[in-house]
Amino acid sequence: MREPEAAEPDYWTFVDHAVRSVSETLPEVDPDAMRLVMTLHRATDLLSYDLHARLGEIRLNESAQLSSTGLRLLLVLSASGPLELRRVAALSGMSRAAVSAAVENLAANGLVGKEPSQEDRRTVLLHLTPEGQETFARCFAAYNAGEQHWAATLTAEERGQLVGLLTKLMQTQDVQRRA
Amino acid sequence: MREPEAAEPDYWTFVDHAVRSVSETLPEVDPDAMRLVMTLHRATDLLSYDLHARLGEIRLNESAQLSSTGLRLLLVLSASGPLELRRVAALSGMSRAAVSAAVENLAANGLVGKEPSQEDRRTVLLHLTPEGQETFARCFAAYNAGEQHWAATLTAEERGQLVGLLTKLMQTQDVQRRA
DNA sequence: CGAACATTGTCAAGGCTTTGACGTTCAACC
DNA sequence: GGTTGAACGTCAAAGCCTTGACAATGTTCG
Repeated sequence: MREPEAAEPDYWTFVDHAVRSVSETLPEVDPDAMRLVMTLHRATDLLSYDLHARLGEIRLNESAQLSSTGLRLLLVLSASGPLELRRVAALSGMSRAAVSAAVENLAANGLVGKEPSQEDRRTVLLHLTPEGQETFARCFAAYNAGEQHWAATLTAEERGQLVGLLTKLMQTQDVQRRA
Repeated sequence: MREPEAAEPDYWTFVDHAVRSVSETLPEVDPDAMRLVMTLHRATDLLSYDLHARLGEIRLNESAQLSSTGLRLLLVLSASGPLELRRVAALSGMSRAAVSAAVENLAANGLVGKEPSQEDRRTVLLHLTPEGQETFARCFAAYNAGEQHWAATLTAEERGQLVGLLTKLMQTQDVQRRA
């Protein structure tokens, strides 16, 4: 994504500068809304980049690495038993095509199994193999260590507030997600 | 024309289910940290997807569309005058290669200009053309209308809190990363 | 029952990104 | 001054995701 010095002061300070500059030029722009969206984007970008980098050090086999989306799919399957591919896509927020491709990869490494459903012969049931379950446990624990590192900068109360505000922000919206 | 259907409930509800399920299975996982990161990801994903879709309806010419990153680069150049490509990359959070490719596109449409710097002949100075400035004003106003739609879900005080919490989350991390 | 329509998973095409390598240009230092 | 090292922008390769199309299967309803 960006160079190792992603935390360059400019990257974060730019939000203030941009909001000020744009709202001086364009009167119809709402500075508050702009700052909110921009801050949300930058925060998530930074966090994603860091956690992804930490995850990059986790190896599956000698040849394969567990990608960010791979871990997401494992999480979905671990949390909600065997599922049809369509459901996995909906829960993970990816398109069916993306899940299809990622599962191909995970199945080749023996982490997930695919079985044709007997009730509906169009669908495929995905489930975690014991090896997949074990791998998920190991990798997610490591991933969560990174999450804890970030979360530790806020107090428990602040974390609760942040989650609450984000949840409220989302709940009101009617968003048409991927097909 | 499709009637606005509520976001798939599963996508958002899954956070609760996953946090509960995982923390029951893996004792070393911190549920609070997991919920925080997961909520942040999902909120930003949803918001990005929606704003990107709204932006998709904005046309540059008959042939070209303004991409999400195109708008970001225009914003950087509009807010902070002419800049070297390297600086644009740092401010926008993209790699130099990505900026290079995107600028190629914008320059072909006459929105930004490239001029070799006279002080340092390795660098290229990027600047907005008058047409680029005009296009940015029009497109960003439309984009911000979407941002306002989202921001309106929260009160002014809540928006301030959210920005403050996100900023704190990041700032502390910056310090750690730089050390 | 049969016909029209919807849904599922997959494939192909295209877009966007990152990393690593390269030639060019500048900076530092003996 | 000349050599060594660094930085800039670009290119090629690879990865990941999306959309749109498709065959196969289910569903609805006249």
